[in-house]
Amino acid sequence: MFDLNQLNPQQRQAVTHGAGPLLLLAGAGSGKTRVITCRIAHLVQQGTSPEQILAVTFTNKAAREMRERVQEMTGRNAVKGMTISTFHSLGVQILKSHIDRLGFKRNFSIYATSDQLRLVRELLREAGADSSNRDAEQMIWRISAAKNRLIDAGQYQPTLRDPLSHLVATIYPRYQKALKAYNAVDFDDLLLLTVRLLEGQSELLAHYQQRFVYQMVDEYQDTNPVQYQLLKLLAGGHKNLCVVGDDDQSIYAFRGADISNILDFEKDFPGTRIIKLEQNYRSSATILAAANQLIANNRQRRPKTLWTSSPAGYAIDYLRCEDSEDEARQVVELIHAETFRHQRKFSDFAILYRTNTQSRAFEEQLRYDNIPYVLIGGQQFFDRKEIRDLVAYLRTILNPADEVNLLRIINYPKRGIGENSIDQIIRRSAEQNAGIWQLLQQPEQFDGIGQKTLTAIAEFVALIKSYQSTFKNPLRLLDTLRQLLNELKLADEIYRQEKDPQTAQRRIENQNEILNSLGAYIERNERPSLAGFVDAISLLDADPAGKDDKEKLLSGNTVTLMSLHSSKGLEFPVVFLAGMEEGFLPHKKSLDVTCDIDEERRLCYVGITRAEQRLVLLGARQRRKHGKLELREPSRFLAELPQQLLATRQAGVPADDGEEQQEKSANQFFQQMQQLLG
DNA sequence: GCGAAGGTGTTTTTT
DNA sequence: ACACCTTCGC
Repeated sequence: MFDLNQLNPQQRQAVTHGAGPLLLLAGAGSGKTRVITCRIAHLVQQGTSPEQILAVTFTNKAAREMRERVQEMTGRNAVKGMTISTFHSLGVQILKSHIDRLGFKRNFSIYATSDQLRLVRELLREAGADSSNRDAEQMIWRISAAKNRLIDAGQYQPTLRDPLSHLVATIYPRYQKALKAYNAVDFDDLLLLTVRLLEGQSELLAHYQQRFVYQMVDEYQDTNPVQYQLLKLLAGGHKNLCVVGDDDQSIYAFRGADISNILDFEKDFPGTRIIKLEQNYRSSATILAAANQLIANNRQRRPKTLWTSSPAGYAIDYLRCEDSEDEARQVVELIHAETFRHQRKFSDFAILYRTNTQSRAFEEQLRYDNIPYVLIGGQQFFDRKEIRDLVAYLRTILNPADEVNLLRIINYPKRGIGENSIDQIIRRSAEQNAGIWQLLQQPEQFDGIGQKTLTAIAEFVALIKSYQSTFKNPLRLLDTLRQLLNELKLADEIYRQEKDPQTAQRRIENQNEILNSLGAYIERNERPSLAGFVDAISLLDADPAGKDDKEKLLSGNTVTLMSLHSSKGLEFPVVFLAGMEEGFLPHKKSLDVTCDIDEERRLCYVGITRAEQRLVLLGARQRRKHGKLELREPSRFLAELPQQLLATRQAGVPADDGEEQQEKSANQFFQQMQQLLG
């Protein structure tokens, strides 16, 4: 099991706290994951049945890790019964069993951003509005924000002085109507619909309230109103809600996270016990002092002071670099030096940045120096076009009412159903108020469509129907998917489209990787099904690792590149925090629009507190933007750090300028020579 | 119905 | 600088 004596007094109090609401204010590196997992193990040890335990996290990775760590303490069987999942997969789980009460069918599709984008652009076109990608993105963003704040399509109120909100008021209800017609929900619906379902079905709510006797929430500072409402509903029975968080690490206001959820917790749950975890076990005293002094500049916060018994360690480096390439070069040089001097592994290093696009320069330099790395975030595996195309087939097979995905593949690969025909089908569908899939079954009723196209439509319908039946056999899932890949000849299509044979090869390998992904899913699940697989990958947040990446992961020895947001909850011996410039950190958008400098400071705080032994801050003097050089100012946060702990250096002059300089001096030399001779 | 050329905007963070 | 989308021409 585990030893209570290995915990400090506050940790022990938290672990052994029994019934009643508990707020755990856990500073960075204070062992909060350990406390949650130990608390779960302790509850089981005290006789709580695993089925009665609910633990909610924000990312799949966090859920997976929690599950693993609890399993180490309680054994496999106990963990199996527990509900340890993300908010979103909890929503899926509840909706999969009960969504029919909201008028959806249980085989609903889950729309990711690209599906939403297709749908909203279509709706904008129909509404006669600008259907550019940018406006569609704005719409999705606004609808998402509304859903996060528990505002349904019918309740949405446009604001007078906000022109875009009027368009939202038109599109949002139509969007919702379309989703329902397609038997689809988006990410935010997974939470909002779950809340509405439980609110409307008291006996269902009572069932879940009785079932989950103890509820635990990690990263509580990041909950938004829907998530909070869901928690209030689920915990409303036993009120044994234990939330763990750190207001100083609240960095998701942009997706509706409400910091007052943690600041005002005891108002909603009277009698809350508050325990602070302030001892940091992660960072050197120097790094911690810098973090403390930085975050002290924030106004609204629960006062706390992290302390450590660790020695001071290294000074914090600040390297003022010339440009992006120089910044990358400095990082790689330091990685070389550190691996050599201190026998560090590549996995000891993390490179953190504010925006995903900053990764490019580092990737190039690391590749040039043959240093293995993994890139977290950015373009996700399941967001890549070739993957989405294949998944669109699976979604259509499962739920042909899902017209976004149906239309995506109806002529991909090209089978002779052209735009004109598709337009006509869509028009007919609107006129007769009938689903497209339904219309496709009787193609003879289309008068304006040629015989060739009609045959193609019939073949397409037959294809989908045939796979609908073969995919029903759970024992032949892999074979059937392999057969589908072969039959579609998607590889040929990719070769035709892609000019560069190497990228074509990569994309095909990506597509084949789905087979491995399905294989892994089948191994993990007792009752595998195509629907289960598609749901699982719809919720995935991480790249399942391509072929190259897999070898790296096996060796486990790679440098990690990721955004500051993705870095929360992780730790590394050496952290490079790149782009310490005005405009990046704090980000330009936060200055122009939201004016929330505090959140940017928290983001910086999160970055600093990832470091165990050595922290290197970097910034560039100039950067290329849209192809043009732009001068950059050092981040204001640098001035908020204790200067005596900071070792500032000008990094080397880049090779370009060096050559220019050399050329100039050479020219001068030759001119002088000529004067002398002349 | 399909490919080529030009024009546009692109870069905040995520489930 | 580049990728993506739209438009145009066949």
